[in-house]
Amino acid sequence: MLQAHPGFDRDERGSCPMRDVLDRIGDSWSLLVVINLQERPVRFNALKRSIEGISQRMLTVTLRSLERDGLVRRTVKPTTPPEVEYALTEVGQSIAVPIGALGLWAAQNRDLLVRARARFDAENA
Amino acid sequence: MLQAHPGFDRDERGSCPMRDVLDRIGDSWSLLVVINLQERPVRFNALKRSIEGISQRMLTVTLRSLERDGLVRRTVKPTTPPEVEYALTEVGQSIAVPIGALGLWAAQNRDLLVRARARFDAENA
DNA sequence: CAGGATCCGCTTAGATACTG
DNA sequence: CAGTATCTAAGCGGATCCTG
Repeated sequence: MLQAHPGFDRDERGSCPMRDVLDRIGDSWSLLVVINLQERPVRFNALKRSIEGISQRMLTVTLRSLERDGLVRRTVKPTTPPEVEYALTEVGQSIAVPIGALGLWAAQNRDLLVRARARFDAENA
Repeated sequence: MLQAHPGFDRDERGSCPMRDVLDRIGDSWSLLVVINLQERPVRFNALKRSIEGISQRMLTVTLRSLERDGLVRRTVKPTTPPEVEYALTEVGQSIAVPIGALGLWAAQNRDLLVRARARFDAENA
């Protein structure tokens, strides 16, 4: 079990890496932000437009959190008006890979989930 | 972009599959539950013991949600005391793969995140 | 343009007590 | 053993207003 799931069991320091990482990027928006930065650096408002439903506040908070963890780099060009660009760091790029796999799964299996949910709700009416 | 990230852009029905799936399995506990069921079926209290920090209530809620989406199957043996076993369905097994990749990433990069965070906090003191 | 600050409602989730 | 039910504190996040 330990070798099979290195990310999920408690380690020698008594905490679980998966739990740890989930607490950081497991929120509603971090994954979507990472994906939207994967191809190229993006500016604040462009990012906001590309992530449907995110508020200004949550985008700011999420970006700050990702920057804090070293997944995103923030670059300010001191022009007027200011131009702020967000880009993935190397570590950020590396997590984009497993996240992409999850996204692919989501695209392929969403209909299955929707149908399963409808059936469950019908049976427990 | 559409071909590159099939799970993240809005589809023809106007919603984003990734957003959709995140709303289901993107909470704090679902991923950990899926992982703990990957190897074999597990009973309720055994599951509770293996997931550090989860409350009885949250385990119940999470399992019900996963069952609703067809990722987990619940089997009751009508003995006394009752014996309830939870197992991944085939779909559940399939999502365990990308989740496992994410867990592996977590194990390999946690220290990096911890250090990056410490540095960030030091710089913004 | 890219945010910071504040206010506040609503959900989330922990604690506790009870049950077949 | 495997839950259900209820209560409640905390915090997450939206809306709004303001700034360099």
